[in-house]
Amino acid sequence: SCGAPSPEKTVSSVKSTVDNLSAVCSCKGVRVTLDNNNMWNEFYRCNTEMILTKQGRRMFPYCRFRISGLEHFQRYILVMDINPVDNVRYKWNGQFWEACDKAEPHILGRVFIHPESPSSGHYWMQQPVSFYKLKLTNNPLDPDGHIILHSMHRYLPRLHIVPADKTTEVIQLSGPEVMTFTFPQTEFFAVTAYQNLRITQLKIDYNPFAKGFREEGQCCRPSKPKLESSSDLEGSEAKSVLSAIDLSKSGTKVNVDGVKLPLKTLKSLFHTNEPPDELLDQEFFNNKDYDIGLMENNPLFNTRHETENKSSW
DNA sequence: TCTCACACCTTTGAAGTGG
DNA sequence: CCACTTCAAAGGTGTGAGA
Repeated sequence: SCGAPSPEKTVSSVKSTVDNLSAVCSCKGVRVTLDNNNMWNEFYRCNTEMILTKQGRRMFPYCRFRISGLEHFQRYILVMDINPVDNVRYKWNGQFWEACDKAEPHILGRVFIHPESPSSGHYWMQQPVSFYKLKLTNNPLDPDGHIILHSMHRYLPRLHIVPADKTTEVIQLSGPEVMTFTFPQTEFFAVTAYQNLRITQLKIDYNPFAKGFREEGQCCRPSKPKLESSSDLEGSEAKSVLSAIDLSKSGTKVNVDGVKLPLKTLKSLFHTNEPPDELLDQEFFNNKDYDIGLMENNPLFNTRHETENKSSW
């Protein structure tokens, strides 16, 4: 799998603006592409921050992958977890991040299982896979199964692809059959309030839920450079037609660094009252590469948002 | 550094409408 | 029935004051 970036004691507030980090990570013949790579890179250059709240906060940007190289009829479980990048606690000095202390111990055992899991390789490969429902919390006693992180620490998300229909009841994410993928540009600082104003502005610019804070109209803010790829847009969703798979029959457990959790329990923790059909991203439909065929194939395609958002995104 | 109420926004899905 | 529209509720945002 791809390597993590080397930890630095101080983190420049502005990284190189020349090149994007690679959108591709391969493992055992399986190729995973970070679909919204341009947006991740734009945030990464300013040192991405993700808000932690007691009740759980979504990530923005969130992780969205395109996968190829899976066996079509093999079933897989897709799992995300978030690991510390280093053993350091940071502080924001008004200009950049700097190391200030030893890290709090990482809280193990919390992962996010993609709600479509398990599904066939064919299924995972036919459209981008989004993890926008993953939530982060700073509540060590969080009852909702969200991923628990420490504020002012630095983290890197990981994607694990786990072959599913083995007879074994316990899956070890460090096991030999598990494929793990990381993308350095998805690294972030966990915070309870934004530190860097540039990050706040990027969130406001790109997250549709923060539209209320944008300065629209004639004057005001200088127009920012727009992301070149429409596939980087994210936030809105449309329904797709997917088959429901009853996870509760599998009885599979997930072993996260020694903590074994029944898959059934995790599923109910993370996705209570979720319909089996998953939601895909708006920009997925906006992307011309996907428009061909997808609209024909998907009777639930909803054009309402497309026209509405194209201008402002 | 963290939490909370808040205004503002998007998303969702039920109800309504017309063919 | 189906496709489409309308509308209100639910829920995702950053803010800013206060702890």
